[in-house]
Amino acid sequence: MVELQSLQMNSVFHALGDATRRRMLRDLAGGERTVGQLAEPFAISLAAASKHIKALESAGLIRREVRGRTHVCRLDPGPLASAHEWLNFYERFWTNRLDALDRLLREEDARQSPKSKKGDDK
Amino acid sequence: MVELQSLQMNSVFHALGDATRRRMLRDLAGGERTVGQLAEPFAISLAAASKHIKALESAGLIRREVRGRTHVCRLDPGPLASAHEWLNFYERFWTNRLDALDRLLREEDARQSPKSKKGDDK
DNA sequence: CCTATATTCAACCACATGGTTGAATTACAG
DNA sequence: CTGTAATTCAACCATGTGGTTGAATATAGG
Repeated sequence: MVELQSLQMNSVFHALGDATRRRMLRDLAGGERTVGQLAEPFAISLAAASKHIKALESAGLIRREVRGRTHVCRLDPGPLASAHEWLNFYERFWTNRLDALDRLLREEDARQSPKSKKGDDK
Repeated sequence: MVELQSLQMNSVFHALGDATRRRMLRDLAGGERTVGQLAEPFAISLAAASKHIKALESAGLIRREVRGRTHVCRLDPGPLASAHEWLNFYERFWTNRLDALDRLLREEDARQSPKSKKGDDK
């Protein structure tokens, strides 16, 4: 199971926290798209779109292949699946209401930064 | 099925994009927690923790009950389940690689802001 | 070569975020 | 009442984010 560390979780969820980027992902679900194609639906500059794409890329949500002068992007399944797994944990909690999950929580804790003060991953 | 609008999606994913808040959610999965209890694991001020909790609250991820002078927080299943559903859509795409999902995508589009320029939901 | 196309880079700006501290609020306990 | 405990509020600060514009960097095509 692909588990993201705290840092990657941050960037993945941050990337998803913007409607423009979610829309880009949605378009990419239809197949490969160039930077220009991804930018087209929005009333923003290409430079701005480029930044969004970089955010998606550095979160690992998409990958880029430079073909000549165009950059072709496509979805990368890994990280989103991990975010999904993360949420899945909580969904299990909610649907089952099992307090025995408390142990699982502590395991997840041990896997990550041992003393998770704010700023440890900055 | 509980579907979030773009604005709520933003706040939910934004709330999840911070390790401190994710940790708070995790603690809340163990049961009710007061503000002070939620703040305890972190080396931040109570005021800072209070802001984080407000972020979780306004994203609808937790609810607060004021009992005397203490504020008791608990998880609210709804929004996270919706975020989960959202990711689930993409997971289906990745695992199945069905381009027929394109139609579903357009439906989701119709449900949201029709001309989704950046800034529509600011 | 020259020129147009696709994309990024760099500098800048307004505003949001996450943190601080100190004062204000509210409620419980003598 | 008064003091203390739990929490928020307000003002402030540094940094990050999302946007802009104009120049730079390829690359493709006459």
